[in-house]
Amino acid sequence: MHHDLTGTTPQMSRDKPESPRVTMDDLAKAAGVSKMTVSRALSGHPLVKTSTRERVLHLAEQHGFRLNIAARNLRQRSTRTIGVVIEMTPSHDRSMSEPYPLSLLGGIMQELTSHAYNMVLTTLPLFVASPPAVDGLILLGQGVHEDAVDMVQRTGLPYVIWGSVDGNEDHITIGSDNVAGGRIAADHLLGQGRRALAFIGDDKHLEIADRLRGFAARIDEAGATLVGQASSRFTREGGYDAARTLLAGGAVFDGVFASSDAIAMGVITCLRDAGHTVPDDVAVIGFDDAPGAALFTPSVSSIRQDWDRGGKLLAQKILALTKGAKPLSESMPVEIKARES
Amino acid sequence: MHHDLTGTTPQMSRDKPESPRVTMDDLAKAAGVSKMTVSRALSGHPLVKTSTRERVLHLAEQHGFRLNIAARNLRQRSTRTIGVVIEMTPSHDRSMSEPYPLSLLGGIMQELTSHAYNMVLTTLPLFVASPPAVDGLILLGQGVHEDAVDMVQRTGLPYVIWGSVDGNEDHITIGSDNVAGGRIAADHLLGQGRRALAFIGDDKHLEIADRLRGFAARIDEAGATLVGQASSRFTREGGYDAARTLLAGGAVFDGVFASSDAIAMGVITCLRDAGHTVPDDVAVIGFDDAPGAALFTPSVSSIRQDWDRGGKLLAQKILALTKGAKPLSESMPVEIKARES
DNA sequence: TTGAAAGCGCTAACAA
DNA sequence: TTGTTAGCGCTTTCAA
Repeated sequence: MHHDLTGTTPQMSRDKPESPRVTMDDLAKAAGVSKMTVSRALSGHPLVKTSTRERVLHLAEQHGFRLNIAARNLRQRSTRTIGVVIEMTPSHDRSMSEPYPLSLLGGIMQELTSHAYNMVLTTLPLFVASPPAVDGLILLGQGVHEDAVDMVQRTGLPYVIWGSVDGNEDHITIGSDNVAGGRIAADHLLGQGRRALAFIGDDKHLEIADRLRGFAARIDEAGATLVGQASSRFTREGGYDAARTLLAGGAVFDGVFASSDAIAMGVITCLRDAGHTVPDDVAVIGFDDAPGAALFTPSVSSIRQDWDRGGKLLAQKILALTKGAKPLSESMPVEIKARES
Repeated sequence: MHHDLTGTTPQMSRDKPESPRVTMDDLAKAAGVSKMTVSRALSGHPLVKTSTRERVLHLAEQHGFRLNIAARNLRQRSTRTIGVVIEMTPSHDRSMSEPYPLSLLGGIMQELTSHAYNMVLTTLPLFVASPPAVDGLILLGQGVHEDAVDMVQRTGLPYVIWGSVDGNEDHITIGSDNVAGGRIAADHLLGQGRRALAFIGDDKHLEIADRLRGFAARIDEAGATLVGQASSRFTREGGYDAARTLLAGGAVFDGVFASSDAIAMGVITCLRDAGHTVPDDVAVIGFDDAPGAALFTPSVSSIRQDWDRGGKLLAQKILALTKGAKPLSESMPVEIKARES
């Protein structure tokens, strides 16, 4: 008995088979077996007779069968997909200045991939307006608006956050030890004999606030002074403006901790424009060890985060969560990259 | 009549509601309406009486209902999700040297987001081993292996490619006009009086081959000479090694076209190490206008691609395809960023 | 303005 | 080794 599979699809042009939409039922009829056997054969189930499997596989190939993933997702109650919610579209040609760069996504991807999970990238507004089918979420950044966390929380999906790791175990957070990063930055400047220090960065971000906290604490311990502080966007322009504001306010400092490398470059440029030399008059240290930090003149000292590992941890924790485990928050050490600035 | 929704879910701890799994059926019973009315109310269907809608919405909120996207995807035969297949995991701290940087993904995301589509990132092996539910695919890079295209083609899904745009309309391709880029690079060097030129890059990549083609053609027209050529990975180290190979082979040149900025930096470093000055002895031009190009010393001249627009075009075309339209391939102009090198 | 029936395409569970 | 039954949770279609 012969079944004309193509005949079941009414609207198709002959040159370009519009949508063959061959289902397992079709294959089953063609092979003279049940739908179930087809399913087993295609998924490599060991109990299928080899000859049967081969016949089914051949027919599937021949008819261009492709599994309907959406159907399987529904039936299995699992999508093998994790959503990554980013705060901003990762655009602009200044990937350098992005707080959550490719490396973090890279780490996440590697780990998800090795567990045969997919990753869907989304923004918070899109996630709310048109949610993708996922088993769990990774939230990149609590940002200034902690309502991002709220929004995600109310979806009822398991989630983990990249950000500031406090003791609060309401949610699972992975992040660099920003407080330690701040202390290390202070140590670096103090070690060069700097005593009047300034901080530049937006401490409405929890992570930045942590850096400032560690920085200020260490300065205090050492008996030096935090003489100034200015908020800044994560860009060179932001750093430039912030430094100018500080100088205009009459602040006198010989060391600056900028909360990103892009900001640090802006600060350095501004200092020079104002007639100061870097690092002789003022030493500057940034954060992130961005690709450009080593290329800038002078090369920019920085605090390096292990983004790759961070991404992997995020992925591991969310996968554990979806499997019912109870992973813990984790904070990762940072390290200094001392350079000319 | 009262329905205890939570009672339908046997295994749940009281402190942390494990999986409420409230369905529309549950809401329907609780609201004393049909499943269908619940569906309509939740999706904002205009024919639902306001009071009914409000009651349903309230109950949904109260019971923490969340739509099962997988079920909807199956029923609607659409996932509102586009897959982006990248060739490599976007890792390493040298995002600078990545051929397909964040900006391209950024452009894609912006466009997809504004059409309420999601984007799932995947690699070719993962896509084959564990395909996500998508309506279409964007392939980033034909790469060296054109079998990537084959693999994708046989899934039967609509797809578009970022890469070298030839006349071939077998598949829809978006890409920069790499041939023109090569010509512009040649012009730039020739304009500085350089006559003995070299090319560094892996012309097994179709896009790189295009750049070389344009470069060589223009040189030829001008009566100058392409005196050497070496393959290279897309990294600084690759560029360094390639330049050394070229020098070791006895090639004498006063201008180099490197197929990426990272390569160009490696080349410059190598030339210096060999006692040549840049740009006096040898002028160098790169490709991509990577973030680091302007920061390097000397700053690196480069050919800029409009990745943001490229991403948007890719997204537009794939969306058009999934809607049954027949969009065309498109090649985008590039522009020169002349700097010190 | 609402509802009943049907089924999207697949696989878990059980039976043979 | 294979098949049968019964849905997964939603929306389309048609009827009221």
